[in-house]
Amino acid sequence: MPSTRPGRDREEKRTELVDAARRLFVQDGYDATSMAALAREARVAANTVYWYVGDKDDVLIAVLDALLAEGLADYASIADRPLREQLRWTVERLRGMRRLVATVHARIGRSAALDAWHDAFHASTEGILRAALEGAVDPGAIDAEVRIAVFAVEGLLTHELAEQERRAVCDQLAARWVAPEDRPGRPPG
Amino acid sequence: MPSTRPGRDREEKRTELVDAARRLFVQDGYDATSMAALAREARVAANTVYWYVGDKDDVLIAVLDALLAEGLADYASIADRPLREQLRWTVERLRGMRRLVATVHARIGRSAALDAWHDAFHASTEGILRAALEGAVDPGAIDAEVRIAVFAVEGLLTHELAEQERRAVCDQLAARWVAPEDRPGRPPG
DNA sequence: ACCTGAACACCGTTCAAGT
DNA sequence: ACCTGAACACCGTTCAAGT
Repeated sequence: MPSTRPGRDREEKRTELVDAARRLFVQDGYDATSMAALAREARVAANTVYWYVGDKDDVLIAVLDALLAEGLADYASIADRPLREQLRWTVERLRGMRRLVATVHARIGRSAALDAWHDAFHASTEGILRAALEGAVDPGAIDAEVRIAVFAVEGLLTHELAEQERRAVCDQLAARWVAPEDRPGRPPG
Repeated sequence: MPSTRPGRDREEKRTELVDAARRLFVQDGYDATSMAALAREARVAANTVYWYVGDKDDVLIAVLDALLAEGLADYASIADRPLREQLRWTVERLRGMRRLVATVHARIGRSAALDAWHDAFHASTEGILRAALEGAVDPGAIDAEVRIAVFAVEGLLTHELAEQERRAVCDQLAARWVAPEDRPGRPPG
């Protein structure tokens, strides 16, 4: 007897589609991945994707959800490390999906569903960062400080910098997050 | 007798095309502007654009060049104002072309010509900012500081924030650019 | 319910043909 | 040299038709 509750197979098939899309989106980018290529990767007819997921923006959102869930789960393992290291880790961790960062921003205003995802993403990640920064920066400046950090991370993803330069940006950002009395003194000379 | 030197008319026509493209790109965005729509705006056949400009990425680059030249010219008029005001001015000034910022980042790696433009843009604008920051920040941190500022400006353009929030980010950024002895004391309480 | 072949309305670009 | 109509190879999406 089938132990699968109704909808189980459908869910599985949908996951396969999204996994295929994730592979191609991360590898080749959203624009460079046609629905035909996605269907080929998943071994279905081109229009079958629409039966399981919806249009191309819905596929993108499903992929982003999967990447975000995985990223947040991974983040838990380093959430107790110093802020400077957390920042470095986040940038390197997100580098694999840097094309998608630019894609999301380019598609804002063209897909209401993606707009909503983007808003929720920022609310979620900025909430985490804000909590982490509490006590480390002036309370009145915390919102602006959070935004600067998020924008810097996004910038590090959408621009090709050397690893050393990425680290320098992270360190410079984090330099103002320690309490003044803990700051290293200026090097003499 | 024609006082136009050879190539003059061609240049004019090309400028008309680029002006039409600029109008549509700024208004509707790059992706939403088809070559057919651009040709219609300029009152030529769809394929005539290729005779004067090149492919769609070349049109984009021509538009970006025009916008950048105008922006730099406008900047000269406020270049002597305090850094905090320069930053605010830059963000508000660039807001009109915010869709194009995301477009450039999304198309990086897909057009070699656009890659080159993007590199030159950053070299130019970061050079200006670096010169302005000289003496206002620790010399060893100036590169990272410049990048943080540029990324923050780009972030303010690709995200919908209220004007008050945009100002808060600019002010928070600029807060570390004044020499420590000039910084306002913490508000009492 | 699930999947598809065929079609639709586009898209950027090319090219032979005109002037 | 300049401009075009027509075509090309795509694209995302829809839909009637199958099982």
